[in-house]
Amino acid sequence: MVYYRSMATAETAAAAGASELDRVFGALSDPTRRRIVSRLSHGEATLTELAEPFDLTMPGLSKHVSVLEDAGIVHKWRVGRSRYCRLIPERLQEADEWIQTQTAFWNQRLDGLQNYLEGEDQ
Amino acid sequence: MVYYRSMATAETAAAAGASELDRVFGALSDPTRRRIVSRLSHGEATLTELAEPFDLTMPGLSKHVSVLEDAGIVHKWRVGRSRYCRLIPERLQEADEWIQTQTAFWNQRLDGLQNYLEGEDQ
DNA sequence: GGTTTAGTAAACCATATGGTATACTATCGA
DNA sequence: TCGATAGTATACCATATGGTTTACTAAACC
Repeated sequence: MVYYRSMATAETAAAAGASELDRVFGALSDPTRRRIVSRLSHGEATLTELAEPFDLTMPGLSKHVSVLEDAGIVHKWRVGRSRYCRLIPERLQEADEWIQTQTAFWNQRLDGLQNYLEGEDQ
Repeated sequence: MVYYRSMATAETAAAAGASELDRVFGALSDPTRRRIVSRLSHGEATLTELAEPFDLTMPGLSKHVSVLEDAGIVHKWRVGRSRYCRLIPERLQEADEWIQTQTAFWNQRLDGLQNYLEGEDQ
């Protein structure tokens, strides 16, 4: 089941120099943007709906959403004069996998160390 | 069907300064620091060992490691005139869990939508 | 003791970031 | 058509960031 395609934002963002993971982690490093992601994880929303819980001007909110869009975390489209947003989980999952890979290596190494200390490795 | 409610979750805890997740995600948003984490996921290293693959001055490398340290991702200690670093996986796993929570909510919602479309929900 | 090695501290620079205000475009409703 | 609504564009500001160079401290080696 395909929920979206094409991702025009990924191309424009790639031209800007920073890598995909740079932008994803960078986007998540701001608490306002994490709250936006949290909100969107529960369903689509317009920009004004997103702005509501924040003490932020519309241009400010709009810029945050653009950062999420450039990171490929959020897809935005137009309905009348409103802009709707929804989450794109794939990029988030790539970031997730990167972290898991690192911690897996580390834990594997610790397991090896423990085996060694227990003499099971010799 | 209600897709979300309120979301005053962990944000109240992050009242002052940069929160833990801010620093963890911010630390991972730089490619040099991700390479350092990758290196450390395979085992401890001194700062000079860490610096070796990079085209970076020592002060530059040292500052990157400090960022990882402030984020709680890396522990640093002294042996003679060397500084050793090792990974602290716990903070990384917290970041991991945050992402998983968001994508889980989203996928859950999509499952609900699919059930609805297949008529299993009525 | 003197020199090299490992790293930190401080000052500095260019650019990025998060925020604002103001002006603008486009759509909806009366 | 006219005004309100939804959002973008642009310009601007203060601070943060990634990087440098130049000192400096502390341990190791001869």
